[in-house]
Amino acid sequence: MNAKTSQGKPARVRFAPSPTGLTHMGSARTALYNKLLAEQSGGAFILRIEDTDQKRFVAEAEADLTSSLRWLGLDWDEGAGVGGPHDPYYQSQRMAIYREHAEELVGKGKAFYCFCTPEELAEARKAQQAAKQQPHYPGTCRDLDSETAAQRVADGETHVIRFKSPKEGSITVHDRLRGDITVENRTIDDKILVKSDGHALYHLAAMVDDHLMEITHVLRGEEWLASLPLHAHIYEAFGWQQPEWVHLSVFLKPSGKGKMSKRETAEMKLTGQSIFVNDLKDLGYLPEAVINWIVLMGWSYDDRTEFFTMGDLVEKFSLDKLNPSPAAIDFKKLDHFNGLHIRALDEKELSARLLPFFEAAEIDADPDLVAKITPLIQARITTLDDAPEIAAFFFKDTIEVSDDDLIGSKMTAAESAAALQRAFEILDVLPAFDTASMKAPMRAVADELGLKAGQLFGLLRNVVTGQQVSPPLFESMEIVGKATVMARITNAIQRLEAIGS
RNA sequence: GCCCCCAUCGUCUAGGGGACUAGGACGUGACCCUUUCAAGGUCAAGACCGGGGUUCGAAUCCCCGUGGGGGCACCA
Repeated sequence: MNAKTSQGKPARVRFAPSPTGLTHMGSARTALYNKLLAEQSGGAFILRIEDTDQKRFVAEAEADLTSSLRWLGLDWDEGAGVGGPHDPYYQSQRMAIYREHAEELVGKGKAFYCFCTPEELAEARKAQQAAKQQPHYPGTCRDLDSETAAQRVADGETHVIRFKSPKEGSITVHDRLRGDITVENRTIDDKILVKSDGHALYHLAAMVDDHLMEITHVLRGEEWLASLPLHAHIYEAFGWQQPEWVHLSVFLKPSGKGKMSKRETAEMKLTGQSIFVNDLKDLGYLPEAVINWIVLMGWSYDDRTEFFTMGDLVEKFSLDKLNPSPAAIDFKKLDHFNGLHIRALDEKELSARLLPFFEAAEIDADPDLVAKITPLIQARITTLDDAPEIAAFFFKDTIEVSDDDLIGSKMTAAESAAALQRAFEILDVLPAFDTASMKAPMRAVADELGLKAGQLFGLLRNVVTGQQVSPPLFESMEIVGKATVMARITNAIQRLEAIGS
């Protein structure tokens, strides 16, 4: 009864979001697992847009979705925007198909026309709740004479089509992650298949499309688990073979207490964190890191390997290693993976990815200069967005140094001025203004003045970069260039002398 | 209220009867390296929700409890 798609056979899988909001990491993970399954089996990854609810439609949602997916590298083989053998891939354009299938069920006695009004149903629901019963369809039209019902429909009476769910016995469905799940049929409601506006509901549309599109594995969120028995009944009513069902665990908020709420999602942005894919991109996270992060929430490879590229995952991903328990979001771990992947990038690539972030920080960054500083900051940034801050002084004509920073650690103003003076003299006569030429002579200066290297270098760092934290001093000075470095030192000496007098 | 799912360090997880003095990672602390900050290296603290079974033996299997999560729309 359960569709047993053997490993190795090409998997046709789909990611089927509804365009009602921005794409978040939960959706991204579902899409990722689908993509991996398709990719590793030589199958197809399909993007289907479930836009049957025009009331909840959000115009920007689809563009946000496709840009998120593409940025993550989760391109689809068939579906919205790219077409394919089962066009169209927008459910709003498949109304006739659903209607036809719903009628087929009515004809088989597996579904029925229902003329109850929303008001009547609301009232019934209220009464049921008052009686502490599970809200359910009262069954008013379930056993209407089929010919008269058909006549009322033909006469244009407003109606919906409901699934005639079996009331006796039980059903056992198999989930790849959770095993067999058995429920009593009486707990399954007569769900609406086609609304009075003619649009199908998820329960019908998704089942029909998954069958027609020859989907082999349905990977979806755990929130669908409760309706799995209903879906299995619908498959059976049509006489179709079920796909392999895989219900993925949900993501919990960082505290581990419940799902992210709308309000919490908004508050999170204030702290520089977000669950939305495009926000993560703007925050300076690498798609490689985001992928690595989310793939491990609910899946693992072994007891030690955690660094994965998309290529690794296509090779190593397996449904067997999925974990059914909910996972709390940990942004610290995202930072960790981002650092790992930043360091794994080659310099040219990193440099290119850094450019937009300098631009966003309103720094007019010359690509050649960025290329030069990239190796200096590669191990020092955790997000791309950190770069403009740590490297700002490379791009400024003037830097700001406070009076306090003009004076070296455990030194007086006069000592600081003298140290800078001596450093200036040595630097000025160097055969080449580069790291290799500077290092030894500058250490000698420190010795000569009875200073620790850290004291002298720290002072120079303040004076030359305007920062207490910076990339390595001499490498930085080499890039800033002799003229600017010497000017900054001279300026500092002058200010120190003014302070002293 | 009813139905379903889940349960190992703070967090993500390995573990599928003996290899467990329960492994890895993030985070935390210490140390090393070191011109700052990172990165890197070493070490440390830190968990099997509770109770019953089954078994020679249980983190692993079963039951109950508890806790957490999801669902019960003419939303998806």
